Amino acid sequence: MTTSRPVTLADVARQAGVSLATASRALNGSARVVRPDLAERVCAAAAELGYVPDPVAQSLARKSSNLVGLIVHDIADPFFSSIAAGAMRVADEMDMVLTLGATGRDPRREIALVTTMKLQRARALVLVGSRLTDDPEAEQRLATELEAFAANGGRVCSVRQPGLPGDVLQPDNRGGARELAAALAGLGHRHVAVIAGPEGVATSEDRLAGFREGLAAAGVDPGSIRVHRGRFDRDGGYAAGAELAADLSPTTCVFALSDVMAMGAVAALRERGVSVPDDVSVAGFDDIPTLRDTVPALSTVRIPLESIGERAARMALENPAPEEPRHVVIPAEVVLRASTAPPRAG
Amino acid sequence: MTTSRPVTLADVARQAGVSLATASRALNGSARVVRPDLAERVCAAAAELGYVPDPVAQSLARKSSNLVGLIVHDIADPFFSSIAAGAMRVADEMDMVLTLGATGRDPRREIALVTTMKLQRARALVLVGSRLTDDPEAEQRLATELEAFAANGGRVCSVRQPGLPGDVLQPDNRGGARELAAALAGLGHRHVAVIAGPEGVATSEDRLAGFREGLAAAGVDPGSIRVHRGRFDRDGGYAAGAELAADLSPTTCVFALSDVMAMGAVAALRERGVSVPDDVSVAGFDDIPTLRDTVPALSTVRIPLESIGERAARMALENPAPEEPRHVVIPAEVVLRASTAPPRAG
DNA sequence: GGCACGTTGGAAAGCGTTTGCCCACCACGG
DNA sequence: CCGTGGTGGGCAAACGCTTTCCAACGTGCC
Repeated sequence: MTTSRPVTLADVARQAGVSLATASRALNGSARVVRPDLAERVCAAAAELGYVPDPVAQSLARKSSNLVGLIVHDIADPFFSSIAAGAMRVADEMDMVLTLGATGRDPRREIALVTTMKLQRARALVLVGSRLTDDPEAEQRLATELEAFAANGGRVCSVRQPGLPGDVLQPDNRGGARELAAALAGLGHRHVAVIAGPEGVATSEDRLAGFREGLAAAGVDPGSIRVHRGRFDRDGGYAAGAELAADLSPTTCVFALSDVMAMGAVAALRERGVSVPDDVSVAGFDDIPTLRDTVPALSTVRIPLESIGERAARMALENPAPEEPRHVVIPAEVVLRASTAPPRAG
Repeated sequence: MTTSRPVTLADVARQAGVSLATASRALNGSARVVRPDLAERVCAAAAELGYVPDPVAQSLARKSSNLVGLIVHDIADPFFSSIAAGAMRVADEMDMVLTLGATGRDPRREIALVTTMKLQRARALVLVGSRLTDDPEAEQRLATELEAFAANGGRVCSVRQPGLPGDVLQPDNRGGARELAAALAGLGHRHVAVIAGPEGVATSEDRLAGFREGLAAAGVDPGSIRVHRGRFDRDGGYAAGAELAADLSPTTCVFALSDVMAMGAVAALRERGVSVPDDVSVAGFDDIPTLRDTVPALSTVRIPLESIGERAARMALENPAPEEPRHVVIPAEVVLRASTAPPRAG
């Protein structure tokens, strides 16, 4: 067998005895209708020859590819990889190819990735991850770039705080943190420490604000809240946990603003002989899957990560596009597990 | 400002007063040399106009895109997402766009994904994840599809057992398991249970075989090894752990063939009142990052996941392609932590 | 029966690159 | 002075599709 050149649409058209235009219209949806008998002939020919359309050529001609871009901060972080799994599923259910970009939390890389996807003529973009409240300029540039993306026919759905063009899926960070605060106060905690991300990370700020509100509502003096800041990842949590362990009293409860931070914090506390929840309670936020199985199981605020990924992808890919950008808030649910307990008497 | 059509190569050529061909040769590497002064003019024009080449058009003309495909079983699994993070880094260091495919452990989806990436004219493919020893036919079809991919100029690097076209990066599953067995036997364990994946999952089989070898070498009766099989994920581990808990004696040590399985197993054991490592030791395999922080910290066999992702991507993207496909074995290293201890006296 | 109109097929012009081929030009050797 | 070979620019043909535009062919209406 000679190395066979791949079958092109021209081959199909010839075989079916019709023009290229007709073959194209018959095989790939088009506004134009072709007579049923012709359409039939074309399909038969395509099947017989084993024709498969060339996505690259289609992208060029249509000015739109079957790529959907997913942009996250760090794919190794379970928060993002869970969302990615959901988006993945939808993407290939819709026969789209998902591309992955990691920003490493650098706003400039984020913008660069959007540009790349614009050049690739991606059909849609799912943007996941907190913005920086203290870098409005970068946020503005990102918005501009997304506008450009949208102007080329791309759709956008971001999983983050509102403010960007396109649909927004926003976990209820503030509300969730508020409720968690209520729950912790309900357990009797009055001296709470918070392990937060760097100043300016919006997700972290929202959760912190909600938490403060909740505590205040429960009658806890907001001035008593100790806030430790660090990188918004496991190592940041670890560092903060170490600080805390060195000087714990009178803290009875630690709220880490994300599960991965909580994980690091717990590790640091434990290494220093502080027992959770006996000496101090710890709660996190996100409910990443792995922390359900740890000891003690982590109390947290549950966000349905995979389902967020799915919804985001679906919103971005859905046809037809809605006239108005949508803004949906994803409720967050407090789940208390073993890592929190009432403060030790005394 | 009128909505400006993007700048094309033709614009640049006109501005520089040269032909399309010359502009193309000057801007994008080509075998042909262009006179320095012309090249200079072209670059100046490009810079002035803000020209950016259209990757889709380039893909069509060159028959090769700047996509690199990463195919994994499940991106939410830390094993795969860690590898993905490494591959990601290399991809965008090389200005490639990484696409992500998830097979859900279905060999047919795996093949379909390869086909998709072939149609996309991906430059390279990184395939991660165990093959099925009991489905040689699917393996053959996959190999065929990869040949086709390679025939179109694509490069392949697989992180799995050898047997596929292209480079192979193979964690030393067998050797690692063997050494782990030695270490566990060294602790004094004589009655061991193994939590394995489904029959036919090559990674699982390799580790099991290595483990048996190691135990045999240490003088443990291979007949005494109890093997529980289940899905090769957290839930499979949990189910097996539950079975084990119901009927533990005389087992003093459990080896789960992956960390995520170990995680499930530990959870199940604990829920049933079996304490690790007091009642039974548990070890895993892979050393996924999250399990270093758990209590007890999991003894395991360390595989450098991110670095494997990096190396795989680099091998697949490296220029020029080696004449011979490469086969490199990644050493695995036993790391004993708190989840393993000598068996209880008596 | 003529005319306007709605349908539908086909020719061809894109889409934005790369590249095969021809040719002009120059340097050099005979 | 002419032939020869090497260098490098430009034309135009790919690459494989979509879509515009035109023409042909009914149909229905007056």
